[in-house]
Amino acid sequence: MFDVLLNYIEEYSGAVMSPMEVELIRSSFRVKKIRKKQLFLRAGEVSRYCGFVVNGSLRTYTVCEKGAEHVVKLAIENYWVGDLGSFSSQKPSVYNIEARENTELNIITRAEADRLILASPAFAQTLRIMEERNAISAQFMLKAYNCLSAEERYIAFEERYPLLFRRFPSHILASFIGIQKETLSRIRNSQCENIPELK
Amino acid sequence: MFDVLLNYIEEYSGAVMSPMEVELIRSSFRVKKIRKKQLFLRAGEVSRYCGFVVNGSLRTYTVCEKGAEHVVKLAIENYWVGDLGSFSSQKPSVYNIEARENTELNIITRAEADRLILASPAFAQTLRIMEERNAISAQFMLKAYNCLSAEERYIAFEERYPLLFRRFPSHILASFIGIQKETLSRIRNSQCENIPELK
DNA sequence: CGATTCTTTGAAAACAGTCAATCTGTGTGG
DNA sequence: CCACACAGATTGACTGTTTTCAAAGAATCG
Repeated sequence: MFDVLLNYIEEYSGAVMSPMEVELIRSSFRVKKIRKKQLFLRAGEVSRYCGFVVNGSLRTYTVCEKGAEHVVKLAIENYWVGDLGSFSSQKPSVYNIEARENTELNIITRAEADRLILASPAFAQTLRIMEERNAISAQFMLKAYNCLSAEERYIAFEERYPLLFRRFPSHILASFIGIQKETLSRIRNSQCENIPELK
Repeated sequence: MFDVLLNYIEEYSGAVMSPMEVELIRSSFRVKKIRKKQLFLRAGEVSRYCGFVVNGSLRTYTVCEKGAEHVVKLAIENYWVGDLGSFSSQKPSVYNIEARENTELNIITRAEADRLILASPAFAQTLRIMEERNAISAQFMLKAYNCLSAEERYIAFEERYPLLFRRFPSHILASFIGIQKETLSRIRNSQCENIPELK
């Protein structure tokens, strides 16, 4: 049930956990299954849970005033989902998080997480790494949006998130990259032109 | 010397500090003065110090491959400067931080900050708020870059950062907003057209 | 099989970027 | 005090990338 999560925490914290610590973590999480197309978090609600993806996939997106959806995060196995901002401040989130496939999560509430941070150094360390990664990811996206053209951005994102590129349909990826699905399609086709064997 | 900083910490932590805590903070920081155009942090170096702006102003920017500069943060009085990512990981930063005016800072090293976090709840709380704000700020910029046109972005940034708009020249603001200085100029002029009295 | 989801293509339009020239104001040094 | 340099702001004309709209084709699922 929680083996994937426990492995993940051991690996990322770089610590070997005592049986007690393992049990503590195990008892702090619950299993939650979400069907394809269902929401794990709805904009306007507080992000009560933070979730670790055991299997499946999800997208985090906002809806602009104009009604367009904008994907800000994609998640597959071994990713965390939840709006950390809303999770820690307990204010309403602006994000929707939707399952793209039937998904299994290990979830934890804010209160349980607070307790676990104090009790488990490995979990605390894992959270820190996760926050740092979020910050780095935001940096990457900001720079990409500002400095790169649509095509350069496509290449940069593909290089950075190869697993996601194999997993999500192109209109989702397009929104994540910040371009139109039509533009993405054209970029992909024009890329073949650069590979002689495929001509 | 450190009164502005101490006021700031009291206000943001919402705590009244004991004379001992005050003294602890006071002794952890040093005063640093930077002349206009000098760098507080150079890309490639580790962000050894985190600084609180007592007076003056600075810009944090990266240089893209193409050589263009991209401003990611502007700071005036009561802002913090330093690359938090580099500061906490002690890895080289990708940012340059340049003083736009002669500037006075209260600076602290990583080691001193770590010690102070443990010793001063008020300081620890202030840091947490600061990190949360950084995350919110990154969210705002990402959404603005993705959902808004140049003009809408201009308006959104102006509304969010009125003080910065009064303080920095327009080519710096343009880079911060993610548009060209010429475009900014045109937007500003076209705005007058919407105000009958100025016609 | 029908329905939904996803992808591709073409043509036209718009937005913003680029380049180049000019104008303004400010401050510095002779 | 003037002349000069420098940083900043504005304008016009042009260019090109990307978006938008519309339509149709391909793939997948129940």
